[in-house]
Amino acid sequence: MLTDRQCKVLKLIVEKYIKDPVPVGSKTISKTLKCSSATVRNEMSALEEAGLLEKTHTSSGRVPSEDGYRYYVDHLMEPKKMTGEDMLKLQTVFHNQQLALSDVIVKSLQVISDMTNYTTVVLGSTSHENLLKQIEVVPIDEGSMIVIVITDRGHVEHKNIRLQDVSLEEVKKTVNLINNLIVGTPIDEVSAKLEYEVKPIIGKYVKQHEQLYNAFYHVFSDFTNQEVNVVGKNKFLTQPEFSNIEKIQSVFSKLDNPELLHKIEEDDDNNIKVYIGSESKIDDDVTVIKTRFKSGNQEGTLAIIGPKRMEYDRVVSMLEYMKENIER
Amino acid sequence: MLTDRQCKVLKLIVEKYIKDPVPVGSKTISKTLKCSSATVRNEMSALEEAGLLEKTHTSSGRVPSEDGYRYYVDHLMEPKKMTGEDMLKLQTVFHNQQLALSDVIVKSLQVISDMTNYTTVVLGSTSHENLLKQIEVVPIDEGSMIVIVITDRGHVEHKNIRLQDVSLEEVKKTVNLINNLIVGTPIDEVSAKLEYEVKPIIGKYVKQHEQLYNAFYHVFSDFTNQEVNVVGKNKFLTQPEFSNIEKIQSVFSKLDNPELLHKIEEDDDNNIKVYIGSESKIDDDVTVIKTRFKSGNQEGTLAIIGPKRMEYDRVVSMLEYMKENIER
DNA sequence: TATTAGCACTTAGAAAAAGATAGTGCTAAC
DNA sequence: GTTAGCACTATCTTTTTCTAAGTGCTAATA
Repeated sequence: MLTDRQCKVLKLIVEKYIKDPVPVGSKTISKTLKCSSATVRNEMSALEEAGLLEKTHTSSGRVPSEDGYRYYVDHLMEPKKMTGEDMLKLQTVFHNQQLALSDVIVKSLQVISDMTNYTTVVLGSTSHENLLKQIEVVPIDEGSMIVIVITDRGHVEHKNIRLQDVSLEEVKKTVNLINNLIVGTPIDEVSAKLEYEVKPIIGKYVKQHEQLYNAFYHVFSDFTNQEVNVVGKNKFLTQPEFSNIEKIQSVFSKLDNPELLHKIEEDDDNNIKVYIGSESKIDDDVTVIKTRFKSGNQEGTLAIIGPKRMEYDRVVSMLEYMKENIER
Repeated sequence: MLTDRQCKVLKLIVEKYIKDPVPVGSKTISKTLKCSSATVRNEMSALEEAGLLEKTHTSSGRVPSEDGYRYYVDHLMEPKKMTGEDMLKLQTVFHNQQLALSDVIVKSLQVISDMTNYTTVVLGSTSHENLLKQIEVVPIDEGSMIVIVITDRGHVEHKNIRLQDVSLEEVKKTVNLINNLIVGTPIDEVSAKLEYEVKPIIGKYVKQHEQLYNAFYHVFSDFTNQEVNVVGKNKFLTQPEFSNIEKIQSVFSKLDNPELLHKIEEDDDNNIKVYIGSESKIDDDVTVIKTRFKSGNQEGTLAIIGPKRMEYDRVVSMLEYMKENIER
């Protein structure tokens, strides 16, 4: 258990380091705290002993360790009220009556990314949670048409398909069949259902059923598993701890990987959660702060991704604010 | 006018430098050419005089200047036959009968980006060239619906809109009106036509016409001006001349700007064109190689973007190959 | 007259040396 | 328990030294 003063020292070091990423020395802290640098040094080495601080070399100042950030977030951080300016910028987005929820979310995350210089992410619902609502087919020219798939949650995807010597009528038959038989099925189960329920029927009634079946099968099996929207990826380029190319390469490849981002959602917690460094699964220098949201039939996850040295208090209150606003 | 030997020297220097980005010295060249390093030095200083070579410092080897690359591309470069391996990889994409043309293009550009380590771009036709073919509306829940816009070239876009207290019937009336009155209009003129041709009519026959008009107006005015698809942006991170963060930041911000990329298309040339360094409008260290393609009602531009020190011969033949394959 | 050998000279870059700075840990006094 | 004082340490910056790769010029050569 930490003493009162140790908490203060840790808090000061974390906050100082977040402002300016250079190791913090005892002298700096002693100025704020009413005691000498020697005392602070003693406390610091106790905190290091406890694994909450680290040195970059024997005679350097201290830097928060992963556990140090953890302790800060769990016990020391005070929620920071949003500034009027920040609030105002978000309000104008939220109060735009024209915009649908999904657009509001993306727009406001853009605003947040610009305000904070961190990357933001929205994860929509998975193809398991989306039920097929309707499909539409629009012929474009000889032998090519567009299939549009709409889910009950308003997710829309379309795919251009090529069919040879298949009459529009045959296509319409198939579309009707699908719209009658498998509407309401979770998207990720549609392919299977197509095979077992639709294939036998179109096999009987529809010419060129082989081609048609294959085309629709691909439409559904290519359907995105999870809507992912990453906003402000380039913000990482402005963060000093990501100033080398290999690091950026590694982080970008992770951010481009929807499956990996999807893992952020894995825990089913509805509150705001903070994943620091290695906990983030993205990079040891990265922190992910996320929350789930639910509004009507829309649900998903919001996340803000930045350096481990993130303005935790500010980001947490922004996410809280976002969540509240979305949920009503 | 360059002598025969000067051409050889320039060609060797450019090709050497493309392989390995270090200034080329006279000794290296003299090994290939049947003459002494002193002779090569004389030729080199003539080429420098002509503005085709540059030195990084007084006693360094030579590096091609922008004009040097230009001369190489225009006069010295020999078309390089694609390797069997490269060709095979692209063939498998092109011979996939299932895929629609637009998918084939994106897939093959992905392949090219991976083979070459350069970034690739497809620019589709502009909203001016796309004619409205059809709109569809799908209600999602109370007060929110999805509008799907389809153009004659098979471009599809959708937008979630919010309407308060508007019955589905009124919406359908409007949709029918639009589908009857302004189908066939270039997308970028639809907004105007909505105002002059549809607004007066729905004003009379449709309740809540104000809201409906606004919603549809936004759907069309938000329609993307130009389909842009950038593949393999991260490849820039692997190029040695882009190893510093500011450079990457600048290039990425350009690649994220559809209007700027659109400028690649500005000249109306159907052949393969090479824009070197400052000509590229993106960055002085960047080269853009592009060509237009046309196939049925689909047309657009393909581009490969990489460092100025690009494998010109290889890229040009790949683009030629792509263009040919797309056009039949 | 074009080519080449030879040599003095230049510069970047690597390696080594010297200082300067900001911090620590420990001891002994308060 | 706190603090002043001091020896010690590592990094960073600057300076110096050395080396390697290249040039340009001159004079000899074919």
